[in-house]
Amino acid sequence: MAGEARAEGLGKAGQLDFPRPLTTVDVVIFAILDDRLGVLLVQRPAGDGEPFPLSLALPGGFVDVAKDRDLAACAARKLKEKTGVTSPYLEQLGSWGSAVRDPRGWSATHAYFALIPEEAGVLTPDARWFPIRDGRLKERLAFDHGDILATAIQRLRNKVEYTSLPAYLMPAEFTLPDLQRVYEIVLDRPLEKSAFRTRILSADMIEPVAKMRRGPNRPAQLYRLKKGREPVYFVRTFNPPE
Amino acid sequence: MAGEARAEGLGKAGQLDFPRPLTTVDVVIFAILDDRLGVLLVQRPAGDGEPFPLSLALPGGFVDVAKDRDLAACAARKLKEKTGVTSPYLEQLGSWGSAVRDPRGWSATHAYFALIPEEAGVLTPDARWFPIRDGRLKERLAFDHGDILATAIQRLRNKVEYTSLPAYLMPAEFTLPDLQRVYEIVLDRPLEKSAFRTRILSADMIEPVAKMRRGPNRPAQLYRLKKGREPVYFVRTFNPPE
DNA sequence: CACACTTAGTTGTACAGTCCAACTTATTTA
DNA sequence: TAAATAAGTTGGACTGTACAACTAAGTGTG
Repeated sequence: MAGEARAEGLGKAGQLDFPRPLTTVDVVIFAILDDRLGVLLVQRPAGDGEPFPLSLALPGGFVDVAKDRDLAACAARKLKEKTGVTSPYLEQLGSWGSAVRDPRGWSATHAYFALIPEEAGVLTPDARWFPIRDGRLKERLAFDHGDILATAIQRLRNKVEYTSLPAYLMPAEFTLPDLQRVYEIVLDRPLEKSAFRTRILSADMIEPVAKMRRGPNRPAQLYRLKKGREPVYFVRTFNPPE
Repeated sequence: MAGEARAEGLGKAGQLDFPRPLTTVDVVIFAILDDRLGVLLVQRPAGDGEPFPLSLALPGGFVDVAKDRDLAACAARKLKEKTGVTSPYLEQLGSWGSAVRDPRGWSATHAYFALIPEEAGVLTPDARWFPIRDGRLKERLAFDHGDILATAIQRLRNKVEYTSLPAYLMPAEFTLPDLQRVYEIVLDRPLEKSAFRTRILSADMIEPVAKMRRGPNRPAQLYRLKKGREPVYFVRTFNPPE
């Protein structure tokens, strides 16, 4: 059943004449939707010989040795194809490779995770957002994509404790309570308002714009991300649950 | 020059009939030697068609689809082949893949990093320890192994700020000043004795053995790692350099 | 055999940043 | 004008590091 790949070899040395694993890239794309953390999933094709036909899966696919200069470019290409987003937060998550994860043979995938603002999404028709509840996705995924997603959620939660990553989930302009809400959504626990504000404001990562968000009560200052900012690392975590 | 690999295809679908990248695994193996952080390197073979003949490189090589169940097993196998160590701290570092990193063609490597106690090393003759000075290796490495090593050093330093990783570099029994010294070697800066002791002792990661290390002055309590301990994450970093 | 020397280990004050709770402020709506 | 609500501030308690001085337990030397 499994397709085997053999190199043509190198003449005298001939050391490349052995089976090669399949090489893919998958992308875990997060955004905040409807006051929830969401992940973008696609449906697998139904063609003959396709593994996991019609199952849900992470967007991804084979590395195209003609098109992709490197792995990050491949991940960026797949992100752009599905969402139209070109300059998000894109970080390598890890790689998963084994003899059994793909019925077509030994395969290894390089997983990335991306954070984009909800608004940025101009999705292709095959892609849909799915909510993460209680730190988990309800749906089952193709391949080992469930493991990959679980790792991505864990990494995101972990980093949110001590970095400014949620800033990349925000629209262009946002208030401090907005940002705190996003932290709370990802961590799934409430945070202290005053400690949160002190931490964020002293990190020099956002700047106020000359506008307020108006609502049915006291207006809130609008901020935007400072340009070209790397993620900020804080020297403490928020106080962990216990 | 580059070898190309094509799958045999899958009959009707035929979707696997395209070139596959080479797949390798490399391992960055750290230990403390002679009061310095050291990394284990091997010399590339000199055969015909071999890239970077006789250059220094990280231990690693092609995934063997017959022998290796998964990537971690492949990394553990390579670690064992070079050092004889079987149960070290082994963590995935990331993956590097591009069209140009290997002259034999599009290739992707899955990099791991390992921490082992100095004493554990029963090395194969082709492997040697090299010191890391000022956070860098003096020697040039084959492929993009210099980048991979730099990333590994950075990751190690970063994690040492807030985890118990250096414990895996220690021999079976060690004193608290020994452990502090290893932290200081990796971070390349002095740490506060009392804060260090408080942190480590309250982390419940080590336990005293009924022995003292005797020397030319006051004896020091010997400790060992508690069994089956995962690395510990502290809620604060040590105070950063500036 | 006292005493200097060295390293192990402790103690106490200062300080930084979070936790917690109460407070003030700015706006809408009844 | 008062109630309601969310934004934003203030202050004391608590936790853990920074810094520095201290005590403890050995060896080596005159």
